[in-house]
Amino acid sequence: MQFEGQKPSQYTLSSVLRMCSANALLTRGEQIHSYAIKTDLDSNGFVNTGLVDLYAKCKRILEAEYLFDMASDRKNHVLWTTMLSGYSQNGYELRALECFRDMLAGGVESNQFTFPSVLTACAAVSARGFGAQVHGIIVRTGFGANVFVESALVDMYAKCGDLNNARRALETMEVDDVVSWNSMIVGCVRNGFKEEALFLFGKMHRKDMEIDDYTYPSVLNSFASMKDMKNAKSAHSLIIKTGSEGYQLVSNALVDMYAKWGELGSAFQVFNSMLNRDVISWTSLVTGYAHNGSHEEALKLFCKMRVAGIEPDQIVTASILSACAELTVLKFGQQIHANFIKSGFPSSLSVDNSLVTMYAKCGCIEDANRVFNSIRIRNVITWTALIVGYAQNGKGTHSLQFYDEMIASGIKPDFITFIGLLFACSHAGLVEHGRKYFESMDKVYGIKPGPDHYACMIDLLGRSGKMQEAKELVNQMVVEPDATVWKALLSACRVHGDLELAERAATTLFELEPQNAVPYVMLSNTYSAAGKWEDAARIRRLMKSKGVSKEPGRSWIEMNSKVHTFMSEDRSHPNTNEIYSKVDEIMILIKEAGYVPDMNFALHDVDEEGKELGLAYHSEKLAVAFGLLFLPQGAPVRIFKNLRVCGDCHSAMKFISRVFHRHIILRDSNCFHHVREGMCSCGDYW
DNA sequence: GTAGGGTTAG
Repeated sequence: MQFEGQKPSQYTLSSVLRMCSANALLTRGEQIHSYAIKTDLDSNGFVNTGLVDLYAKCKRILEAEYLFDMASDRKNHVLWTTMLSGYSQNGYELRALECFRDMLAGGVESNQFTFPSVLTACAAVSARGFGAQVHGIIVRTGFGANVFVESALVDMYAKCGDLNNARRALETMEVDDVVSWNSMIVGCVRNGFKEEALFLFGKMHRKDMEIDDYTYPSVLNSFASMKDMKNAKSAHSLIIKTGSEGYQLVSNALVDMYAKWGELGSAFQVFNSMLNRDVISWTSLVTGYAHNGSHEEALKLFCKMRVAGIEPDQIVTASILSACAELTVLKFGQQIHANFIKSGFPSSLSVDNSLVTMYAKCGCIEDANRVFNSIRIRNVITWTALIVGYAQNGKGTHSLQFYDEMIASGIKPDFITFIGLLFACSHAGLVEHGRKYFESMDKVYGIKPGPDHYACMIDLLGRSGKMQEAKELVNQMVVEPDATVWKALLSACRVHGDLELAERAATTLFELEPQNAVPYVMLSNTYSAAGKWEDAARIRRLMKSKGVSKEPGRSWIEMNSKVHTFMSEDRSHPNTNEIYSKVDEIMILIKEAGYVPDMNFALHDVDEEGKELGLAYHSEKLAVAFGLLFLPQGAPVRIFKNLRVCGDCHSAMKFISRVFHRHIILRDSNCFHHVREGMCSCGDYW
């Protein structure tokens, strides 16, 4: 920086610094700083304040703090305010509050610039009490009529969830200030009062107030969850009319809204029309797919995002990991994990929580545990992810231990924690524990059990043969039993052969989910197991006449990033001959070890030999043969199945694990089966 | 010389 010939004054320096601050020109500012030191102007109040502001605006809070601490004039309220704002704007909200406290203690006066900054800090950390005290000081010192101060008050109260005081602050304002109204709208949205948010938006419109580019994102956010299509579309046309579509945040919110509605076409239309697409624009689409159950599409889009050169942030990483968990694509999940570490983004609890879930859902419970242990500050979601993960992997007793640890660490369980916990009890057969936890839900934590909790309890009771109690529980339900509950009951009947109740549960399910083949198949299998072939056949015919078709059973196995899929008696794989020979070899060996084919799971319209062969070529058996043939010696065989594993295959897997000394991990539609040395983690109930 | 509001996940 050159000041040709003439020595600049303190005023010149501070105005140049101002320019640097406004544009975050750090290098330029640093040059001015050294120049100020050389000319002894750095201790001047104006220059010093300018430098503190410069470093704060360039996110160099340590430098700003150093200069602030070194300042000789400890009563300069502009300097204090600059420091306070610096803290507040850089995410050091608590330091900002301390700074304000120090100002008060040191007798430094506040002005109309100080209050908005300290209130913003209060809003960010939901410090309502502190904010209310500041409010009191504002009233006493007579700064209450400044529009910046007023809007900051509205925002503070709104963000702290005190909507009454926010409304009061807004109503006492003399002018209709768009910033204050926007704050009020955001406050309503964040506190779940979406209708009020939209009402306020309508009122702004009717009052012919200025509606700016800050207004739309929150309003669109409300529309996203309210699905008020008519008004949303008119807001969209208003956006187009006012040219606000060009603003990144507005367009992002539009993409998000359409994506949340499942209208991916409209979402893409807005997305494609955008000049710049940032990580949020992509995230909205990715989560749009994920919300609508298209996890594979979400993954594809995520890849496209990477190709487009967008670095994933914590939020999109967390959501793509959830998609990986849903799809149980371990390799992909691991890549995301690795790339995220490489990206240098600081980790976030959301990412870590998603990692715990992803690893657990992919059957890698040790990895889930490793991530869990690396998390220093855990929340209820972290613990719940681990509890559910262990339960899904057949380690229910561990889940219970983790629950105790969670309680001991002072974290309260929520609705979902109890689903995981009861699921754990049911899969570990811990009836007494289950009853105790179920009771404690409402009694201790005031959480009313929902259908999912009842379903777990019915599962638990049914599993341990307490059918009577299970039936009573259904009758006691305060909430209407849903399909999950009836499915739990039906599957208990299948194990215990309660034909009458099975028929009732299935019939209810036929009505609730007319296109679902599962209850038909389960009821038919229940009859078969009881030797009632005629009834079994009747149900199959009924299913056929209703046009309901069973999703064909498929098993797949991943090897070298390629997925090998098998159907029952499938001969399409290039290595078919080898695979079928291997199956035959397996059958001979496990029969020697005591395996007996369970004909209940065979087709009924073939002879005995045909039945046995049909069983032998079930998709999961083809997959395991493929795994034994082509996976490295000793490597665990990971098999996935779209439906529940059949009883015969389950039994065969146990024998195979013992005869071949292999860890077989079979993920079916219900849970993981870790099969080792003849034992399965599910305890033969699934 | 210093000040207020917005979109993405779980």
